[in-house]
Amino acid sequence: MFMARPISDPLKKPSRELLLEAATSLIRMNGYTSTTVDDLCEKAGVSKGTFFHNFSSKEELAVAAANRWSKMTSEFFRSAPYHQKKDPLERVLGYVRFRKEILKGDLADFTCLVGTMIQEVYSTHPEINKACFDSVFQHAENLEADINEARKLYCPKAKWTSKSLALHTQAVLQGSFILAKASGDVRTAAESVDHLENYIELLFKK
Amino acid sequence: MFMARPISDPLKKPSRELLLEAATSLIRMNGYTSTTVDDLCEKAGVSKGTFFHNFSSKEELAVAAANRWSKMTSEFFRSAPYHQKKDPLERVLGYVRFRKEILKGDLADFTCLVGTMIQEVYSTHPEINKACFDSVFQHAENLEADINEARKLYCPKAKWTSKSLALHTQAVLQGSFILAKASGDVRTAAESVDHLENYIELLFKK
DNA sequence: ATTAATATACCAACCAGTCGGTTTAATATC
DNA sequence: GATATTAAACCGACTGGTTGGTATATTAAT
Repeated sequence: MFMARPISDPLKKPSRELLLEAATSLIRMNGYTSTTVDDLCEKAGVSKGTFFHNFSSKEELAVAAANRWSKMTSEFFRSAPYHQKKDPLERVLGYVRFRKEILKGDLADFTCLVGTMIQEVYSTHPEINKACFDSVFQHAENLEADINEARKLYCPKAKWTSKSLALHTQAVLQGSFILAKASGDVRTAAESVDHLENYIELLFKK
Repeated sequence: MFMARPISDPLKKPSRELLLEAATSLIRMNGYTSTTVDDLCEKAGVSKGTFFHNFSSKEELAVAAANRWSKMTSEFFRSAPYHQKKDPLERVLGYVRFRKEILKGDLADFTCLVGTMIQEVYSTHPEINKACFDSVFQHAENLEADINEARKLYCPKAKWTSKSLALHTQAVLQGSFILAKASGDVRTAAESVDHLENYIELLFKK
């Protein structure tokens, strides 16, 4: 006997969500190209028919996963404790310290989905690249707002721009992930973020 | 008529070298997984038989390409003008400024081969990952020596270690490449390296 | 003559995507 | 309240093309 659809269970997540979760996990571990549609289906516990019912192509899934990543991370950082601070400089430093704190456990648990994908797709999959670009640069813009407030407050005559510093933090984080992957050691990443924190403190030192 | 091998030409590079050059170029552009053996053969102007005569597998080629990358880059930076300076701090700052200067032209011309590969292979191809790790961390060790001299000379009591700062520079560079790929804009990378230069100047300021 | 380098044809496994059909659930009809 | 209709979700076998790698033959160099 054959059951095309499991018995209705309100607790069970929809297949689309299961596939996006599988994509996030597998792509963070193995990259976009070497993650196959079959891998994704198996991880999500879903058939290939379901995959292509929800996404017209593997590329479209990657775009959807990147967009979901944007939503989840912006929600995650917006609700983080440091984000409540009154002093904008405390929010900026709180962000950096928070990013350091969450460097724990398995590599695929703190690594960036979109940063991982960019390397593979920037020249071959413009749609995926666009979604990844949006994710990183919008995240940086959120940070830029806090940096700009702090800059106006503490060092309005500084030579550097808030935007360039916000992007610099992202570069440090993305780069530290690469070093962590290469060495298999989280501490490598944490020490780089320490330098970033130190830099920002020096920039705002009176 | 059929020529299995072209007439000997002392000017022509050996096939092995042609394949390694092709690998460097193609992997920097499209990543390891989506670069196929056929692509490599076509780019190198060589047949598949030649490929597997020179390398036992695609993986072995990647390892060889990473090792070749180590040699070429260490040679490149050792012979760069900044490396002649007497003052170790000038060598360190010269390195950073030099890295900024060479951020020109096409992305695949200044991007890092091993940094690109790490993201894809760290969990699936330990041998490639090891070669990439060696490349990045040995390069950092060269820089670490200069940083350490400068540190002894100008700020022996500093809290940070020479090693962590050397690795931080690599993180910034790797991360800036990701931002450049995402945005398609070299300036994004250059501005991040500017911040790195500024940081090092602040660290060594009396 | 032996060996190193090269070429082409070929293979089995794999991959993204298709297809025909089943099941469930909601709505319309009686 | 029972039944017919419809749409959405789902399944897994299949397909055409691709991929890493092999087999075998040919030529160049020593």
